[in-house]
Amino acid sequence: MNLQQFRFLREAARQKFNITAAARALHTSQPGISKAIIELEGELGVPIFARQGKRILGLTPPGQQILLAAEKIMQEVDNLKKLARDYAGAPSGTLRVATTHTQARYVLPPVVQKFARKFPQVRLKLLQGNPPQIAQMLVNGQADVGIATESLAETPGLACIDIYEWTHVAVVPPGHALARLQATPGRLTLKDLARHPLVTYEAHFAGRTRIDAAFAEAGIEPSIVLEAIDADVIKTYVAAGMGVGIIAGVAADPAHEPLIVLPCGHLFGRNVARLAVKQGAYLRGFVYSFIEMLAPGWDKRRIEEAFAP
Amino acid sequence: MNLQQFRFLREAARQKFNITAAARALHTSQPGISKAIIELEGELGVPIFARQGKRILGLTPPGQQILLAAEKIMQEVDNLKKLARDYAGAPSGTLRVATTHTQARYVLPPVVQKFARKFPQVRLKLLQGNPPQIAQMLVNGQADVGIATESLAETPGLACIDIYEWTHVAVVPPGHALARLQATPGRLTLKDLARHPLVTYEAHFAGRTRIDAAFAEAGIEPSIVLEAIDADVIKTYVAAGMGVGIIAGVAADPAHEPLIVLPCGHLFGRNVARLAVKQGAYLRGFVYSFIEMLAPGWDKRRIEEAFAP
DNA sequence: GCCTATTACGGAAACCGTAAATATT
DNA sequence: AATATTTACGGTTTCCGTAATAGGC
Repeated sequence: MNLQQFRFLREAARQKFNITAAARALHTSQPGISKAIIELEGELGVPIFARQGKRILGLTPPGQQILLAAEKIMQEVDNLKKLARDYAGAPSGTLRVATTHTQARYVLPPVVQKFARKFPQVRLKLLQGNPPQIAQMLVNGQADVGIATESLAETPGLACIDIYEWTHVAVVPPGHALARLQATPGRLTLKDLARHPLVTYEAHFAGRTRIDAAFAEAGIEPSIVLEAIDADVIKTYVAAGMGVGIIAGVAADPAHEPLIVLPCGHLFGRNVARLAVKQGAYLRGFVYSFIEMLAPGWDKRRIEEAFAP
Repeated sequence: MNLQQFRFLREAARQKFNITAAARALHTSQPGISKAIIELEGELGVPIFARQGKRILGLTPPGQQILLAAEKIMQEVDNLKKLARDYAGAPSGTLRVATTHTQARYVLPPVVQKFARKFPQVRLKLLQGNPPQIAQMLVNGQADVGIATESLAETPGLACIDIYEWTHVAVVPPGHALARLQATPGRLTLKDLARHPLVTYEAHFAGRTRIDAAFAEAGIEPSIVLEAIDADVIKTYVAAGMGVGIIAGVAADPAHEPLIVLPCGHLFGRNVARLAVKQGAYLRGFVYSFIEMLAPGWDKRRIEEAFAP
């Protein structure tokens, strides 16, 4: 029994029991993985993979439990490596932040700049994806922290803290019919919006859930003419006159925006942007620092408490 | 990095960083352990042992964390082995029960008999010790379940369930001055007892704590002339006229006892015998069966809930 | 001087990659 | 026929035990 076998087993499971794919992912040979797992089965005396001849269908019941144990072990090994690097020398390394466009474009820049100044030897990687992908990256250990409004709190195996609240805004070009509400945005209604073609986020993104829910509850079916991942694209099309945009408030600065910005908090409610890490993961010192910079008021002690199971 | 290194590290820590002792315990060579740990340090890039020349003093700060991770990993490996054996074939194996004399002599016999009938292929080992030793055996993985009244609930890293309540009794030879209270045992007082030399358990055993506490609270200092680990010894000396015995109620059956038995629940309160396992340990099927036999009313589901963190 | 940890060394075993064979769709 | 898994094989590396050396107390 050795760690290599656990690593192989974990990867094989992640690759849906395709050993060839696992070999590619781990930069090793396919027979090596096959043999290692067969040896593990031999040593334990139980089959792990349910096979039909040479086809692997999935896990046997004991195989499921063994995989679970293997994942725990590998997580501890990962933690061990990280903490060793933490103590080994200068805080060099890589901070991998999985996040959405909204955060990366409008929220993170000042934080990232500050972080880069404080930890010049830490490489920063921004991994963009939609919230479910972000959650998956955390679970798989491909990212250290994830930031998004959706998915994170609902994904088992992750630990979250709330960072900030935000609300949606509608954006229209100057001269648009709704522009007259600029002085009294509180009077904007769902019906007003539904009278125009809408441009907003794709499913899963930045509170899109809330938008759909609000219209559904009011029994109104808006016509969404364009869906995009990011507010920049949405604003571009709004400026081109394609319709009314609904975007996250953080993505629109009324002062510097050529478009008219109409707050919509009263229509779509409040959203909470959250930061998540994998439960049980060891966090290197600079990860705590990053979180502290992003969410003022959280220090290492409070963060640890929030992440404890 | 490999499991062997973790195994060696754990044992070295258990042996108070005496590598020679660890080698003996693991039936391997001392240079092997030394080298394995040095290699681990090299790979991680941090010292694990605080050394003064060639003397190992203890753990460095990162070493403490590494040891923690190593112990978690080894626990998972142990669990893996056990669950594999569980699925591998007939439920053969060994059930190691750490317990005190009181339990082994008066409580466990019927349970053990029943268990042996149901699982003829499981070898049973009764490991006797005092409660702190029992707790230690569980923590070290040298025993699967522990049963005792004291220590278990207070030891971190163990998970407990209550099995039964019991109270103390006083035993005196026929004709003793206190024998006249046999019809009205409720009138027995601490003062009555303190007027005679007492024979009871050693510290740490079977509710001795309670006995001392009760006398201390009443401001009475009893004269304890003899302390023993087990009720058999105590009863022997009581029969010989050395004094009044105070023992666990389960250890005295009034019907078959040559001695007079006087219940003392009103003097020393109630005690709870507990069963404990190591937190996070995998329990083989027959371990659950054993617990169910010992503590009727507990099924596998309830036990798992009680042991969950 | 005795005990303990580390270094040196050599044989055995394990590991891992290429190549071939075999099973599955 | 094409793809995927397992078996076969061989070179390299790692492992581990014995023997020797160095370092505390």
